[in-house]
Amino acid sequence: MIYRKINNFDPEQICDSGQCFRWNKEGDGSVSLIAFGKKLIMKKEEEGFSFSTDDKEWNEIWADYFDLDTDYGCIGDKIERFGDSHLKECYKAGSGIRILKQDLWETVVSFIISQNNNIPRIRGSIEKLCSYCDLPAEGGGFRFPGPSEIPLEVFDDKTMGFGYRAEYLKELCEFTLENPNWLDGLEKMDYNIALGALLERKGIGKKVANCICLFGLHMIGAFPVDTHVKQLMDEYYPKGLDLTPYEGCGGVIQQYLFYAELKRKDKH
DNA sequence: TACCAGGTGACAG
DNA sequence: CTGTCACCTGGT
Repeated sequence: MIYRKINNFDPEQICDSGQCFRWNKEGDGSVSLIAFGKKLIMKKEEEGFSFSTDDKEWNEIWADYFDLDTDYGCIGDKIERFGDSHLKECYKAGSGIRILKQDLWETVVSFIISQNNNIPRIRGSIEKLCSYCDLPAEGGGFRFPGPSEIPLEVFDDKTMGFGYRAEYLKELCEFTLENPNWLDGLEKMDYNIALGALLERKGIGKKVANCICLFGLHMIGAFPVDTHVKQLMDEYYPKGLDLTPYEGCGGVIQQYLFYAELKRKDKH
């Protein structure tokens, strides 16, 4: 167990921010997650948080995963200086959100499943896939299977709840096995090139591609527009939102807007 | 029962 | 190039 004090970090907010599907709020107030083959449990303490790991693993995996090199307070300052009142409110509500550096393969698969789908079902499908593949994660639960670790017949299994996305996933697995370097290749591309390469895959459209850029490739300028974001943009920014002050980190702004909108709808 | 959910591909026009 | 529509499936 280690303890850390981190600015702009709130596990519950990240859990609800829509970027990850394998984080869970536990009954005792802790938040658990499985990533990179390991389970991590986080709990709020008097000062900062406790993490079920050690210094070595923290430095090797989690510090990067939580994007600790990025100063989100700096983005908050820009919002204070240049933002409108609504954006300031959103930042106030979700200032603990960080853009995780998630595994690319897991991100691609997860967001293909997410299309035209609801959150409980998305999470259920992903957990069923992990449990079907039966690869234990360190610390409990199942780790996310790599492309070569998924038996293709899982996509014929109706109990997974993939629906029509199953054929997209199957094609994606086959393509990735035939082109083992394509994911690594994406990491080296500029945003527009990566976006284009993603759009060539069946089942990846503009929204999912942008989610993959933002959450899997850490291109934090990407600004995915889903139904919620479209709705809130129409409502609060009918003339458009100028992202110029936040050049290169529009995705962070998207997260603040999205999260605040989600919380606002929760209250109704 | 019908409709929706963090979209997309196929196809008109 | 922009607009429309069916689509797996579990939940209300």
